[in-house]
Amino acid sequence: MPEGPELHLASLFVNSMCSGVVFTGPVQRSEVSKNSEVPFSCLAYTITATSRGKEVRLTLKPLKSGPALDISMRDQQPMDVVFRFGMSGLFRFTTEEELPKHAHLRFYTNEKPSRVLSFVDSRRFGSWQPSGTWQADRGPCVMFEYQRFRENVLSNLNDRVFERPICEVLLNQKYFNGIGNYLRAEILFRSNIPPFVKARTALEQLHLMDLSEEKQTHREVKEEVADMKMFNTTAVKETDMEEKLKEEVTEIPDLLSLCNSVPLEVINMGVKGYDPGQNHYTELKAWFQCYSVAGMRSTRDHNSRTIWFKGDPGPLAPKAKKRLKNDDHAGKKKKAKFPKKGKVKKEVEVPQKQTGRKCVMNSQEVRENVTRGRKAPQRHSGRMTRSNSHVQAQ
DNA sequence: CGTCCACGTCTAC
DNA sequence: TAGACCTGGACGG
Repeated sequence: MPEGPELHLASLFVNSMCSGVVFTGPVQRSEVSKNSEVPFSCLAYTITATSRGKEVRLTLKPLKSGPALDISMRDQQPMDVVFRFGMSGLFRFTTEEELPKHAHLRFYTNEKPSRVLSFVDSRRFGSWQPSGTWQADRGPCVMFEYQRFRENVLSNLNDRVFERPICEVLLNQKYFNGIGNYLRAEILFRSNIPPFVKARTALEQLHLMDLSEEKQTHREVKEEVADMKMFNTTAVKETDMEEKLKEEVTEIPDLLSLCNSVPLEVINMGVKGYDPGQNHYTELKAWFQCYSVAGMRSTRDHNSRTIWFKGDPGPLAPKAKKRLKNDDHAGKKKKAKFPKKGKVKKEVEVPQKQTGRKCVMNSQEVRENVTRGRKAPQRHSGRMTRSNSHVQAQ
């Protein structure tokens, strides 16, 4: 499950499980791993973690202690190891006996029967770098460096990458560090921006808004709704517009604030029982409003990744692609798949309309709130579960 | 059995 | 912009 929220939950998991725990000896790498050895060995050390976008950094810190028995364990300097999770990476903390399959990097405690913090990665697309730093060309974290993230996007709209469809740019980690395939779908769904609108078109109006220090007035909101209507014909009806005008302006999130608030929602979901490998994905699936949801539409983007959406694909949608090799991300046409039985069963439906989260614009206040807020209270209003009530994508 | 699909990068024509 | 890198779950015959 690794997008920004899962990486952050992984860091919370490590800090929670390893608090007060002493590790010892060398860091062990699996035989099969192609990643580097981690040249760290110490009689007694601690592990802490932090995250940024789609990376996690572990800090291994030697404890002051008596003379080491093994010379190789002396004079060990602290070391950071920076992880990317690929498609399947996660951390687990188990006994040595219960070491999971695919535990490719392992840190052993000094306990009687050792316990082991391990980086588990069945597909091995994940990577780590000893003495690592945050990858240089990844942008600020969408979750925890929100103002810098926003600035980085809005001050670089001249970059040619913003000529690509917004759904594709949302996966560009230079600007959207932390967003992945499920988040882009959920974010665009809530913004009501068609996935294949040119990114610059979807974003440059936010730039203008940021330039004006004035609070939003209802008049401005009205104009925004009108603008939206122009580039998303399916989105806004007169009644919706009326509702928009009645809404508190501060409840209308723009695309960039959604890039912050939507991942934070996922984090807040997971924080209670945060073993990232366990119930989290089940909970996530129940939370999806668009990604892989029955009745939503899906197609391949220009990089052959599946984009889920509702309604109009937008002007830059790819024309039918030829069949290619049978491999990940190799283009194939795919229709919306339906969830296996057992999943959608008894859900009774809550009509789609409250997804009148339609407005593309927002106010300064929203940003302030979202940025500062540790919680993401704006959701939870309606259904939290996946269901086929969304049917009608057509 | 087989085929398709997956929450992500990387790098080589 | 194709692959390449991988394992494993879901589903079809």
